Formats: sequence, C-alpha cells, structure tokens
Amino acid sequence: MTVATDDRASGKRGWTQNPEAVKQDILEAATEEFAAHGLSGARIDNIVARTRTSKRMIYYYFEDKQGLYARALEAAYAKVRTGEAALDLGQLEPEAALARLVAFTFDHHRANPEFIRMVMIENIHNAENLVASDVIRGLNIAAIEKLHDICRRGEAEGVFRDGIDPVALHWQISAVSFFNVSNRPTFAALFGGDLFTEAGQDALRDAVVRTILQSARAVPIPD
Amino acid sequence: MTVATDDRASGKRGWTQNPEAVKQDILEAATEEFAAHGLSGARIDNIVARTRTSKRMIYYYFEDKQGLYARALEAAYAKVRTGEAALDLGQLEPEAALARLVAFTFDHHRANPEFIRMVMIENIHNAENLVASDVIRGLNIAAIEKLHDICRRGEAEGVFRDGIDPVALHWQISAVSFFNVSNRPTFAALFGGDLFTEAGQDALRDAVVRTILQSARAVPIPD
Amino acid sequence: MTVATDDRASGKRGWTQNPEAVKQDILEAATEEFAAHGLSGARIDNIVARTRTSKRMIYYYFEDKQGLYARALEAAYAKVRTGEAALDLGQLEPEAALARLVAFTFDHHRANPEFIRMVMIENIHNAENLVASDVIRGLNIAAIEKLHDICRRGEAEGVFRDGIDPVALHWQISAVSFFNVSNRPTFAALFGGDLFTEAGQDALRDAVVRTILQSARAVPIPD
Amino acid sequence: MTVATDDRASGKRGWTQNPEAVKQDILEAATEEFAAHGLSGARIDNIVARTRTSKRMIYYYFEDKQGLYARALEAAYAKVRTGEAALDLGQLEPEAALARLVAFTFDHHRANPEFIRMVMIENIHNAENLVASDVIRGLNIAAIEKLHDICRRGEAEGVFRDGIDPVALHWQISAVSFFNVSNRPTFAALFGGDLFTEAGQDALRDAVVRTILQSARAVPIPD
DNA sequence: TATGAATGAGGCTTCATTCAT
DNA sequence: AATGAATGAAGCCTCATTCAT
Repeated sequence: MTVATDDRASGKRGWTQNPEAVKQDILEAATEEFAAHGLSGARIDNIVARTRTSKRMIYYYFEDKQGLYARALEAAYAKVRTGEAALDLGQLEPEAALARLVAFTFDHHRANPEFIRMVMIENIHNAENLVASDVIRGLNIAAIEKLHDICRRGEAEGVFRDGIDPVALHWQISAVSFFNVSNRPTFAALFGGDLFTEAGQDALRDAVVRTILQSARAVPIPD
Repeated sequence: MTVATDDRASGKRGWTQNPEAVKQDILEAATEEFAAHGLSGARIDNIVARTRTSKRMIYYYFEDKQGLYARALEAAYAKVRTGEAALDLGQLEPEAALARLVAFTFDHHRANPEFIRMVMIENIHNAENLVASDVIRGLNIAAIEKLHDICRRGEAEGVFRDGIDPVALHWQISAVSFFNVSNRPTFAALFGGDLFTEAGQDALRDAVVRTILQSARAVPIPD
Repeated sequence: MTVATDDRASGKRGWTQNPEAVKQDILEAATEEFAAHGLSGARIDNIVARTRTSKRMIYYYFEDKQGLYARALEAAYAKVRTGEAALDLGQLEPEAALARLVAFTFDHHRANPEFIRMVMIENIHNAENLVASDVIRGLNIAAIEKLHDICRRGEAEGVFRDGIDPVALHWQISAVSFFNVSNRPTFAALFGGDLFTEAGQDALRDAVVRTILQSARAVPIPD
Repeated sequence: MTVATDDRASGKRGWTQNPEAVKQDILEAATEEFAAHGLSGARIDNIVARTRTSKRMIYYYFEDKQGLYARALEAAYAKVRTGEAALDLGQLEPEAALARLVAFTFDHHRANPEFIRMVMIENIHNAENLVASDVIRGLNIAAIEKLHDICRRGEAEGVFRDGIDPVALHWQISAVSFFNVSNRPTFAALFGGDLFTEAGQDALRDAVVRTILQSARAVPIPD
C-alpha cells in the first residue's frame, strides 16, 4: 500500500531514481501550496521548498505550473473519491443508508479541507482544468450510482417519495457539506464561530441529516 | 511645452475632478477583475484598462492592490445587503415570510455571481480582509435580525418548532443559495448542466424552499 | 535632425524622460548584440549592459525579445536605405550611373557589416520578421526604381541591351556586394585573406563593376 | 534483473552496436537541426528526437554541442565537395569547362540548401569552427586546382585573358551561387519570388554563366 | 555501449509600485 | 488632481549536461 521509498544510504537524496515517489512528493507539496494560495498565488519556489527534489523536476514531470495544478486537482479528487468508495451502504435500509451517506459526506468534507479548497479554486477558474481532465469525470459516476441505488430501493419500499432525482439529491448533500468548509472563514467572521466548534458541527450535521431525510420521505406534509 | 489638457467640464475627462466618481469607477473595474481572476490573479493593468482613469489614481485613492481589494470586497457586500434590505417581510405570516426570504436569497445570489465570487476569493484568503473590515460586519446584523424576528413570531404562533437558531437557519439558507452559484462550474462539468437551466433552477429553488420550511415546522415527523 | 538628448544635470540617468532617446539607445545596443550572436544567441542581459537603461525598459518599449529583434531589423534596413538614398545618379550618363551605383553598393555594404549580419540572421529565420514588417518593404521600392530609371535611359540611348530586368540586375549587384561581407570569414579561412585587404577589395570592386557593366552593354560577344 | 536487450541483428535497435552508423545517424539529425535554427537556436532534445539513439550517445561520441556542430559542419563540407568532385571537366575546352563549372556550381548549391545554411551559420560565428578544422581546408584545395587548370589552359589557348586569379574567379562564382540560396527568403520577401521559380532560376543561371564567361574572355570590350 | 532520471545555472518575462513633471 | 515614464524584485521556465544503473 505504501510506496517503498527505499532510502537506505538515505541522506537527502537517497530516495531518488524512483519516479513515482518523486512525482508523489511533488504532488503533495503542490496541493498544499495551491490549496493555500490559489493557482496564481502559489509559488513554484514554495512548492519546491516543501519537497525533497529540485525545481527542475517539477518541469520534468509536470510540464509547467498549470500542468502541475491540473494533476494536483486530479489527485485531490482521486483521493477523496477513493475515501468515499470505502463506505459500504449495500446492507443498510434505504433511510439508514441515506442518513449514513449524508453524515459521512459532511464529515468527510470536513476532514478534507484541502480538497474543498482545490475545488473552490477550480470554480474560480470556471472548471477549465476539470473539463480538460478525463480522469476526474469517471470518478464521480460512482458517487451518483450509489445514490441512485438508494433512491430506487427507497421508492420500491415506499419509504421515499417517487421521482427523486439522484443528481439533485447529491447537489443538496454537497451544498451543505461543501459550504460548511468553504465558507467557514467568512461565516465565522460575520456571525461568530459557534457553528464551527465540535459541538456546533455535530449539531449541524445532525440537523442536516434530518432535513435531507425529511425531504426524501414518502409523505411530505401537505402544503 | 505643457500639454494643454483643457478638459473644462467636457471631453473624455470632463467627469474627473469628481473624486467620488473616480473612486466608484475604479471600484467597479476592480470588482470585475478580482471576481474574474482572484486576488493574485487580478492585474492592476487590467483594472486600469477597464477604467477611465490612470494607474496612479488607484494608488492615490486605495494605497495598494490589497487596499483596493479590501474596498472592493466591502463594496460588494454593501451592494448585496442593500438589495436585500429592500425586501419587506414585516407584513407576512411567519411561514410565508420564511418562504419568501429563502426564495429571494436563492434568486438574489443567482443574480449576483460577482458577489459570490468575491466571497469565494475572500474565503480562499481565510477572510483576512473581512475580519479587518468594520464596515461589513455591521451590514450582516440586519440580515440575522430579520430572521430572528421571523423565528420568534413563528414560535409564538406555534407554526415553527421551538429553539430555532436564526444563525443556523441563515447558514442553511446561505449554503444552498451560495453553493448553487459558487460550484456551478465544477458541478456542471461533472454531472451535466440540467440543474442550471432556467427550469432546473426554478425547480431547485422550490425544492429548497420546501425543504427549509419543513425543517422549521412545529411537528417534524417523529424518527 | 539629431535628437535633443538634453542631459543637463546629466549623471547616469539625466537623459531619461526622453522616450525616443531611450528607444534609440536600446535599439543600437540590440543591433550590436543580435548582429554579433544571432536571435537566440543574443542575451538580453548583454543588451542591457550596453545600454544606459534598465532591462525593464526593453519590455516596456519592445514587448519581448522577438519584438526587439524585429524593430532592430527594421532600423538596420532604414539606416542603410537612407544612406543609399543620398546617392544622386540623376545627372550621370547611364553607364556612369550604373558603374557608380555598383561601386557605391559594394562599398556601402562593406562599410555596414552589422546590417549584413542582420540580414544573414533574418535569412536563417526565413525572413519571418521581414515579411511581418510593413515598414521595410516600402524602403526597397526606391532602390529598384533607381535602377529601373537607369536601365530605361540606357536602353533608350542604345548603350544597354533591351529588356534588362531591374530586379535581376539588383540581384546581381546585391549578390557580390553582400557575399563579399557575409562570407568573408569562411572564404578567408579557406582561401586566404588576400581578397580582403584594402588593395584586394579595391581590385575586387573594380572587377565587379566591369563585369556588371559588360553584362548590361548593348552588344554582347556572340556565343 | 538485467534488461534483456536481445537485439541480435533485428528489431528497432538492431542497427546499433555499429558505432559508425550511430554517429552518422546523429550527424544527419544534427545537420538538419543546426541548419534550421542556427547554433544556439538548435536544441539537443530536437536532435535526439530526430535520431534513433539516446541523448547520452551525443555526448559520448561528440563531447558537447559545440563539438557536434563542428563535426556536422565538416560533414556538410565533405558531402558537398564530394559531389563536386564527380564533375569531370578534363575533356572539355576551357570555355566549355568554365561554363559547365559555373552552371554546375549554381545548381549544386541550389540543390544543397542545408549546406548553404551551415556555411551561413558558420559565418555568423566568424568561421571559428572552420578555422579549427584541418579536415575542411584540404577539401577546398581541389576546387581551386580545378579552376586553376581551366584558367591556365584558357590562357595558353588565348581564349581567356591573362592573369586571371583562380581564387577571385572562384569568389565570383561562389558569390552568385551562394547568395541565390542564402538570401532567397529576404530577397523574395522584398522583391517577389519571380527569380526563384523554376523558369526564373534557369534564366538566372544562364545569365550568370554568360556574365562570368564574358568577364574571363580574352578581349573584353574596350572601355 | 546504452538509458531514463536528474540537475544547476542562467534565460526571458511579469508585476506592483514609484518618480518626475 | 493627474499622467506617462521608469523600475527592482521576483516569477516562471529552458537548456546543456551529468549521474546511477
């Protein structure tokens, strides 16, 4: 599972001659820097400084700054989606499955602020790099399929209302989970940090789960 | 020998000699540029190009790039909150008032993507400029007070459950309204643009209104 | 005619605030460097070193290295063609006029090796920058018109054969005058430098004049 | 553990293990690249890309870029002079021999633009590499000797004027033949391409042959 | 003999900012 | 109040070359 760095006779550069490790090292440093400062705010020199390689290697493996950013974005998506894939909902009843998925997403986003920031930055750039990446699109089909399955089972059992659009439901789950991390700085600055304490976040997650479940249920309160 | 500027009250530069107008001109150009490219991505030269003034004036009135950004951010908040202030909910029943507020917020954010992008950018910068701005914080108290009033009336009338936190409710409303605009590029790139057509947005807004109302109601379906 | 540099209170930078002088200064330094090392061999830093300005000014006035090269090429052509324009042949008989033009061209090229080198370099680059320059093409029409006039007069007087193509004649004159300078290094390295001493060059010029006159005369020796 | 190259007489790399072939391969690629972009404009990576070998081989066989260039220049001279050597003029009368030599040189240069460009480049570099090459100088003695022989025979027969300098004559022939190729880009850009069509070149060659013959003849038209 | 990985030095260019008028 | 000219610091990137195997 872990990359065998193999740095016997280590010293600073004992691990070289291992391209994958070098690329990984660069990618991690780049993600930190890009997440912290954005695409144009990021400094190649800062990235190098977080690295055990030289500046030249960035260009050797990633062409240029934009190329490095694009790969870092892909890596961020890959990492997060891989984490999500570990969640097994197949055994749970539809309602329990949905509840768990929402709670998990909320917590998972919270635990991966770097990913959230990369996505924020990509949105600032109008998703230009995302569109150009074949790698990423594939990763997101699974997310929707999981939801699709839950919805269909819930409808069949009559616990969910008919015609729930899995994409719209995913949107709803993402919106709150994402915003919770992305807008925390401004929200806290304006309205205080109570929502972002441990207790506040737990309460928020529970409220979010309840709200989304309710909106999926079979018999909504008549208007 | 000296250039005869001769712009007495007319010609291209007749509008100068009006400090407020010059500042306003700069601020608008700056907002466009910052919203489009972020803080470090924005170019002073581009801002000047969108302006009828010269580069020197930016430094004359706004100190430096950071200062200009801070003022542009304030202006963006001021403009949006002013728009919100026009909404009069005092006459409406609590439920109707809440429904209207949610729908309005959703549409208002949608109509002000530049504001959304400024806030995204500010979050990338950890709200450092927002924290420093006394101007902005004041603007947001009103927003919460409006919600506070609705909640208290709804509780008093028994249509809303007890103990609703206006800040948490504001968070919920903001999350979906904000995410709808901020993450549209990536979301559309990954899952298609159906949610972002006119029809899609209308349906989404209605769903959002319904969901939030439900979550505020007095008797949630027992778990 | 001369640029008023006006450097009272001179010191190193007393002449600044005079854009034309700055541009001229850069252009001269650039021509030297480009002529010496070619387009890619030239170093911006070397150009700056020959200058009384800073590196930044090159980009301020000439966009980039390629732009500077293009302007330097134009300037080289302009300077040489201006020198040629001073030659007045109107009063001379056709044969004398042609003889004088050939001798002048030969000597003029010899006196302007920097121009020759710029043209050599431009040919290495397939005249890409020349093609893109509207400035230069205009300069060369005069050269041909001068020849055109001599040919027509010579034909009318019966001293030149009919149907001489002024462009072909210009080609012939240019070929020897240009090659004499452009290929001097390799030719001298291979065959010795006798042709390039003062005496050698004088003899060469006379031979060239005689040859070209002969080829223009009315009655060539029958084959 | 060791990579099984197994290229016995076949496969992509079957031709390696043949040092001369490898060197030849590199030399051809290098000549193309140098001729196209000049010494500093040429890129080692581009040369490698045109090759079936690896970058390391260039340094192994040619020391460095400069060394490779020097060898490529030598190879270019060797190839062209070898082509010239095939021309047998011994059987022809002096005038016919000279006419044929001129025509041949004109066409030969035209057919070897890569050689012309190498010489242009070497002139830009003041023939520094040529001077250092013993190989090349030897190649050029034959060329002059051939002319020397023609001149002496012509003088003896009384068809050429006395005292023709074979080197000066070679210069004359080279000038037009070389310029015709070297300056084609700029000349065509400035004065149109008529001279460089098939028909134009044929006419030019004939005119050149006639002119040079005339200048060598015994009784020039009296001034 | 051969190769993919790695690199230091140096090149071109950009940017926010200030100066002289 | 306003401007065009000017700039230093720093950014991104390229290149010939060498190393480890």
